[in-house]
Amino acid sequence: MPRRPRIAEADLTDALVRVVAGEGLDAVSVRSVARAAGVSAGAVQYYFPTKDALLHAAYRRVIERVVARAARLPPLTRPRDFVRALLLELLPLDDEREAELRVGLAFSARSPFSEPLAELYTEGYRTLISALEAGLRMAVDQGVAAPEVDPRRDAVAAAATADGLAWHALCAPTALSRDEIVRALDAHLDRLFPPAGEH
Amino acid sequence: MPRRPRIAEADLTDALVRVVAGEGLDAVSVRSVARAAGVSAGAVQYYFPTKDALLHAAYRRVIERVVARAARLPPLTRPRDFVRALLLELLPLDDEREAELRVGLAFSARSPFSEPLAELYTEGYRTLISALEAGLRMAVDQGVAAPEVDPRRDAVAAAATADGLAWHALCAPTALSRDEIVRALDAHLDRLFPPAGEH
DNA sequence: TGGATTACAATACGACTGTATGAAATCACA
DNA sequence: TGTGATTTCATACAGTCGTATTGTAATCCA
Repeated sequence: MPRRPRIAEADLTDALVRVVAGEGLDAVSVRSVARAAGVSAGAVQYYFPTKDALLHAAYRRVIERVVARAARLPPLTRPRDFVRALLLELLPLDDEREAELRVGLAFSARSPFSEPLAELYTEGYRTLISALEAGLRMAVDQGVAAPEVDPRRDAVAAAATADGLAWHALCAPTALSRDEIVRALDAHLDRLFPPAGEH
Repeated sequence: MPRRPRIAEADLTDALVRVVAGEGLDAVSVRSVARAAGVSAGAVQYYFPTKDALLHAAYRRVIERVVARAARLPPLTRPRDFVRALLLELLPLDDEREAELRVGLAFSARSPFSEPLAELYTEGYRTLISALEAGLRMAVDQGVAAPEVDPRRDAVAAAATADGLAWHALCAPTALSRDEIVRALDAHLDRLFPPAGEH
């Protein structure tokens, strides 16, 4: 067959992500990924010698995609808008991000039992917290933040709120609508960035 | 062997939970659970005809244990103390709850792909939200809550914050200490229940 | 005391798993 | 137009999976 490859590694990691989004991480096997990519199982082995290598590459790619989308956000203008845009990216507000979050949740649930997965997760987490912290620090400097805001601590809390809302909306969709999670997030933001006059 | 059973169903579900806590949900097989329970695989089949039945029973048991521990909390005195105690139960502040949370996270990550698991999760979620909402409503009635508190909406947000902190601490333990998640949670509580005088 | 029943254990079976191996196919280049 | 390197496929293998079936020991009821 061609000396120039017909398939790229990204085709395989993307196929894995599709399998996870559709049927869960348990449905991932070398053969199911190969089928989703439209190639043979041997081709998958050629690019990824072990299943773990494929798994880690796919997880890395998911994280990269999220980071890339965050980097594509409009420039940091008003701190509140920036922080809000960042956090909204974490919520399953459309079907595409819902699928992506299912993948992220599946991987992260496996992280506590896999050192490599845990490292990938931690790196992504640190990136998120840093961005939020920068936004909050800028808000404090501009005097538009609530008086008792601590950028680091409140970045941790805000990230947890958004991710927690996403988690709950994903796992209990009949108990929590998309509108509700946005309202809950905005309530949190209103306390970090007092809307009217405050204290 | 004895007509009086040597093992109970709970022995098997508990064994499954131990396997999940130690090696993850993927490590769960009829045989691994049997080994953890110290019985034969046949015995497991005798009590649970399918693996799914065993899985669901174990998940149910995990939820029951959490609900039972919440019900054992000291009576609802000051709303803030009640809500705080409820939310602290969700955090991995000791090794026992950390293990339990790993189990809960593993199950919930599978919920979006399994209707029965999703129903169990949703039921537990509704219970939690109801309890938090009651606490917040009482705070509003007593006038100890921040002025803009909406019990339902803020119950959703507070539950998300606590669960999100737990999630992050579990998956990125090197980036987030136990002290930090408590501080972040308390910051959130301070905004729901203003400590000094407010507005 | 003797079946009938309960509570397991042991085994068997087909499907699927990850991975190793070797052959086949295709391109770049001489 | 071969030739050799690279890419892909096909197959094989040992192991594990869930589950069905069968066997057996202990107990209760009569």
